[in-house]
Amino acid sequence: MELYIRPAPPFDLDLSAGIFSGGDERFPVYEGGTYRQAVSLGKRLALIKVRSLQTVDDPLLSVEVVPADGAPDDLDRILSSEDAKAAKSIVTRLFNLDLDLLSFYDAVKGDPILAELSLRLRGLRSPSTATVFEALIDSIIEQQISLQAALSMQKKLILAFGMSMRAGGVFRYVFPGPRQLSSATIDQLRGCGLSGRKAEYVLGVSRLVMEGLRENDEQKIIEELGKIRGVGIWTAEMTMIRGMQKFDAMPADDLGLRRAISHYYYHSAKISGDEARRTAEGWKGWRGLASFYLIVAEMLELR
DNA sequence: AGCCAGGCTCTCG
DNA sequence: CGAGAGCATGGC
Repeated sequence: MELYIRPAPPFDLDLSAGIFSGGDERFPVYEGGTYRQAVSLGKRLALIKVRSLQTVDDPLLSVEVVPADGAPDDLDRILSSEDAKAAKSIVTRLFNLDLDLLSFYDAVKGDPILAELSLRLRGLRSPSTATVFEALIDSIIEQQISLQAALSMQKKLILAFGMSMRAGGVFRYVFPGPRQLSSATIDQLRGCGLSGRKAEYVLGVSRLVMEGLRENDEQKIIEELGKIRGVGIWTAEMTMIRGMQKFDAMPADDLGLRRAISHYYYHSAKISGDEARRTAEGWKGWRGLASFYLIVAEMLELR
């Protein structure tokens, strides 16, 4: 089944999916202009393949929805219109296709550095996780340690607890939900490389009901998330920007972000979280997305 | 080898 | 209260 989505322009798939390149097919991957990820459509798992058909300023996406290999009978291979709807909404969420980037560019046009970077990175959107829960778990795992170390643990966690489907001859995994992780043991989680402490956090979070967080304002969410054991300001902000479409949420104390801000605004002199916050005052409304632009720009070694 | 890396909690003084 | 220890893996 093939669907089409018209993102709010501009949208650059190559730029936005670039961080998923070079990969292991069992996890979300971007390769040769196609983004692939196994997702849950509610009732069933499917592989989605996303590619760009037109241009950055007149974007059109093709979304191919592929059922599992060797489904027991033909009925299982037929995708319903509900499946199509679910796939569309998931892809829209994964790449934030509804986001009005032009408003962002307009908001930061007075900042010479971001104005320049918005031209260079035109069409870049920050990716979102499939669920808020995934953003929360990922962020907890990423606390304190290097991204490389965190990634290795996240992969082990997905392989140990996520559901999988075989498509194109490869078993592809979906990030585990709260139900799957809440029945894990501390030792199993430690087996994925988590510290005993983080294993407890993950179990605790999984046992909480996540409903109701989404509709609150950002300050409220920080307060609610902050009550969860193992979730501080940094983790709450990371969860909001990656999982809740809160594009003003900015993890100002984050080391990588402070490096990026210091590179572009302070000639690479080390800065504190509060200095990062002050620098970001002019980006109000879009501080998280602006931060993402700076981090990507630094990764791509722009300027 | 040893230290640091996109934090957080718990324990002391 | 503020400061300090401890935690896990991967990279340098």
